[in-house]
Amino acid sequence: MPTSDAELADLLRAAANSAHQSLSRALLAHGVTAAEWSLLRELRAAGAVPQTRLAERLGMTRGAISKLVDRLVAKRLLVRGRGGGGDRRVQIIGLTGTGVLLVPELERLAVAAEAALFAGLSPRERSTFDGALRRVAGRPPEG
Amino acid sequence: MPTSDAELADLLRAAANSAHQSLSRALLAHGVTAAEWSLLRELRAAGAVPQTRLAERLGMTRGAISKLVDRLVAKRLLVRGRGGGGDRRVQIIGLTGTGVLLVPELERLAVAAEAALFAGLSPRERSTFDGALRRVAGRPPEG
DNA sequence: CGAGGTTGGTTGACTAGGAAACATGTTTTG
DNA sequence: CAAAACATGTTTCCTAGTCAACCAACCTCG
Repeated sequence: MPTSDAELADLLRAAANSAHQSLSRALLAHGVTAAEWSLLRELRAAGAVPQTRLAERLGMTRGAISKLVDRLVAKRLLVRGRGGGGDRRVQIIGLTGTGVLLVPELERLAVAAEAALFAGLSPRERSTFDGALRRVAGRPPEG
Repeated sequence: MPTSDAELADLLRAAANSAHQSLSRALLAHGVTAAEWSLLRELRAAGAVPQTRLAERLGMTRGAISKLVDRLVAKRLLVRGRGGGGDRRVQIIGLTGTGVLLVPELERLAVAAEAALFAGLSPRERSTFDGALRRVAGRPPEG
């Protein structure tokens, strides 16, 4: 029995940590944190989105997103604006010009960092790994 | 391509989060957090250990361990004591009577919680998953 | 021996995030 | 339509980490 059940949570944390650090290092030169990058990526993939949607997608609370957006606005990568939907509660956020320019560069760095991280895994392992993560994370395989 | 490389770090975080929450809920009734449980388990597995060793094993800084130990001492589950090795810097920490009684109960809860979490995976998947996690975490397969 | 580096642990300043209360706007319903 | 329920986002307080400076004890080797 190489690993007892009781250790897997720790192992998961360690792996997540490792990935996080690797990503952070890669993004450091551009002054963007891993969490900020996650939000930027999600934003680009989804276009204009209310913050509540981002909170769900990123697995954070609305409060955390609010602060994260604050930071990105302070860094001039995001702007808040009125939602086009007429609902005046929603704060649609969008990339600034700088943001639009920066995201692809960050994408490049992030992909490289993570490819390196997962390089030791065969495609088959990768697939199993991915599926297992999704199940544990309680996320639908697609969506 | 179901998942781009760039999303795996987030997925890992989500999975770790999910495991953490599940574990936290299970331990809640005993007033012990997931981090505290990790330390207690490590401690029981290893006997008397200097805190630096624990920090390495748990992937935290010494500072974090110091505070974690503070909390467990405050909860009367741990005591600090002089190391038997004659090195008067090391603070060997040990379980109190209460701690010794509590740990097996926590073990039971933790194992149950994590078994539930990983229930959807076949033994084969589990094995691959475990191996992949170790690699990503940068931990030796046996250690 | 003793000066300088090293290791174990603690502390303080700081940070990111969660929980919950809140303000504001929207929807539902009586 | 008014009131109650609900949703969005912000803010406050709290927790649990990191980082870096620090103290104390140990070790090395001139």
